[in-house]
Amino acid sequence: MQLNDMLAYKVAMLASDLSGSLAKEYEAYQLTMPEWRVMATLGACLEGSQSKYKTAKEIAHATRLDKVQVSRAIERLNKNGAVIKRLSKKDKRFSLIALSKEGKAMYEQIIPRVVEWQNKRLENITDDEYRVFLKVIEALTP
Amino acid sequence: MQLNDMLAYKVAMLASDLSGSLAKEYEAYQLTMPEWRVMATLGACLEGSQSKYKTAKEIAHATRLDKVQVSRAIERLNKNGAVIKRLSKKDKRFSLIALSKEGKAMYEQIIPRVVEWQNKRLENITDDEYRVFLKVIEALTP
DNA sequence: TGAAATTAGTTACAAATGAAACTATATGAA
DNA sequence: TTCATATAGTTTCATTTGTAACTAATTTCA
Repeated sequence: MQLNDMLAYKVAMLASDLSGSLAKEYEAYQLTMPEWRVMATLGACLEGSQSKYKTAKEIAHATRLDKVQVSRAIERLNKNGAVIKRLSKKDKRFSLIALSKEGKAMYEQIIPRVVEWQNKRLENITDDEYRVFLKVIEALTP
Repeated sequence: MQLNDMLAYKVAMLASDLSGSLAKEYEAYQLTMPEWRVMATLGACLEGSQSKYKTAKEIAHATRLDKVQVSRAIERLNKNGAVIKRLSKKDKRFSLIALSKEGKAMYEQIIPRVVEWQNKRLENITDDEYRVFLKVIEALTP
């Protein structure tokens, strides 16, 4: 059995390649991966009817980053003005985070680049193949 | 667009889950992931007709680890007696690495566990689906 | 109540990582 | 031959990362 035949290795290689390649799209905005994921989470929730505020805990859950990484990402984004942060009045342990005006503008510049990047990556793959791919990912994730 | 819809994110999640889960199989042998990959590479080459020795450079290429990581993994494996290492006589810059008797025994204990782990992971996936999955991975990797 | 346990988020510290400098060897052109 | 360049692998050092300890706020239940 070669390393190349191993599922975990194959997927790790793909993940590292995709991450690295996608990173180029948001690194242009001086964002690290955790920072981008936080922004993506905050940006996505602007679209629905839900509150634009999320707690660090909710962000950690959505991004699957641990709370330390989220805390650091928020700290930097806040320092750079991309997000705003205030304490919840109901429970002062929680801080409520949202994209600032500037953060939202940045998010709206990045999202089309990400979509385009993704479409380009998928251009040689048929819809059926992609559907099966997603289904297998689903099945492999417990 | 939710983070969950993003290809790179999905694959990164899957990779991290698979790696973590597989790691349990070789961590029982006090191996780190780079160490396991080095051993897997050395073990696989025992089966063919090729030399059982590989240079650090070849190992780095096969595992996609960088040379520093490979150097450190080899150092530890060597210290623990799992691999042997000698200088190439033709070119003393190269060191030739192979599994020791003990290393080979360890490799042969781990491989069936890895195979079983992988089969279990794939048990809800049909051969056809898996074929498509691998094809898509192939197509996504440049 | 009020002391013990829980929770959100931050800080501090230690381990892992990776880029760049370094050592030793080999190659190649002048 | 000799000096510049290239290569394999190691070491150094600064950054990143994650774990565990911590602070502040809240909840629980005796």
